[in-house]
Amino acid sequence: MRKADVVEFYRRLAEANPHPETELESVNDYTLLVAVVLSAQATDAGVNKATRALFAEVDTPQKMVALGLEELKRHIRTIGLFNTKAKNVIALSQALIDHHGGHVPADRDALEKLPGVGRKTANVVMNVAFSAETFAVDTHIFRIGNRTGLAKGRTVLAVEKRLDAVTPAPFRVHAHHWLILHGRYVCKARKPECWRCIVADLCAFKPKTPLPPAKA
DNA sequence: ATCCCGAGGG
DNA sequence: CCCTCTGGAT
Repeated sequence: MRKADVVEFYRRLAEANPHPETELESVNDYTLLVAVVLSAQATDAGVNKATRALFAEVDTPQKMVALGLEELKRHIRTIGLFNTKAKNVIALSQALIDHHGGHVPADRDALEKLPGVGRKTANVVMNVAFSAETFAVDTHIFRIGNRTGLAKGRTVLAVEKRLDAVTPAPFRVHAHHWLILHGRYVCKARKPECWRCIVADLCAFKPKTPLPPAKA
């Protein structure tokens, strides 16, 4: 994608959504971290449904360790991969107590050392909790980057580096959420709704059926 | 490359 | 039935 088109691409997403935010619910940095860990290969709506009751009782790593593995599993049973996630959340909470004074570190390398926290999760926490200019490449952003031509790459890391290289300063902080929300509601994996996409003319992807279904 | 793994939509 | 959802560890 040409530089001028990249700027126009972001400019329109920014105009349509001036203050984008995560749709994951949380009450502090710690619960945000837990919510992001739980959101792997799961919808944020599904995560919110489970964490609403959980975070009302448990909003610190100390309380999570006290809750225990089996009780945590009971809370998040409806989320995919819950067995692994429950173990990671308990271990991660203990690590925060042991090595970070019970607080979420504002450091990407420290975050990545926590159980269940990889580069993508660390980038999300850095962006949301600390307003860092990180590009967390999830399933949506990987798809949009390659589909539109904004940031192509064979791996998520390659797409992340392309985004870092092509995204102008004014858009860097919010780029993550603009792309996520665009992918979730318009540029969907199965049926991208190009007929109502505000950046369709800048996009490399040209659908065979650019018009909406007749009944819709 | 493979495993983990439930809910929601088509 | 199938695919997708803000992945990480081995």
